[in-house]
Amino acid sequence: MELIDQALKALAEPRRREILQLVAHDELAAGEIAAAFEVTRTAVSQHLTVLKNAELIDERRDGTRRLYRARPDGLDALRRFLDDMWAASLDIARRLAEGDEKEMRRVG
Amino acid sequence: MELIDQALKALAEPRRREILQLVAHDELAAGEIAAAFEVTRTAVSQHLTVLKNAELIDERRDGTRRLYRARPDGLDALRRFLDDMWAASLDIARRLAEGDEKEMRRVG
DNA sequence: GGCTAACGTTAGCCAATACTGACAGAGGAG
DNA sequence: CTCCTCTGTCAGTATTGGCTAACGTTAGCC
Repeated sequence: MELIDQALKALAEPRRREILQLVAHDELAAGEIAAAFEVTRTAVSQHLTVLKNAELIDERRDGTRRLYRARPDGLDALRRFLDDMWAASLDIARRLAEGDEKEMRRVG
Repeated sequence: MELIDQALKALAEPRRREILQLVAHDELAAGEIAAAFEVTRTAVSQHLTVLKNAELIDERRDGTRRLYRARPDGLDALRRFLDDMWAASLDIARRLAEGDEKEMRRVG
């Protein structure tokens, strides 16, 4: 559950979502990623650290360069988390639509 | 995309996730929700406002009480957002596993 | 060794935000 | 109308977190 927390905090920042979308389509070096934005390389590097700690991206060394790409399994963990709440909320929506159980007991 | 941003920011807070999980299983009044935590009712009320603006919960009046429950369609929007990135990251993982295209072109 | 390129790290600044306490409004019981 | 309950709102405070600038580190080239 700790990873879910870090992953959601990571995705809560628009800049990090953009970064993640970049490396979800291509494996890119830190410099290439930084060039895509108007903020400092420092800021991008910090964002990459956050994403890495949340296990949403993978890092690979190539000389002095560091290549990043999105991690499918990290995203999948979030998918399942949302799926559970989605299913539960569908369930209660159905129960309320049919008339709430307690309401049924009280009336019927 | 604006709603995705608000929804992710809303879920980034642990307390709000707990609240959402509560109202994903049962429709509860503001007071009942607040009683489940050790923070002030004020704090919980503010969290509920954030969740409502993100369209993650629905509010229903019953006398002076306000009943809240999770919104399936709000969660579904997030599910689809994650699905897209997940699919893309799977795609690049497969490409890299088979040997990167550029690498193929350079070697082969 | 000396030099450059590509990155990460640290310190400090500032805006965003989660929290508390005090107050205000709406609805039901007497 | 009065009192009480349930709840949202406002002002102020403390913490979180994203940003920049300066510095340190590693790999490759001469």
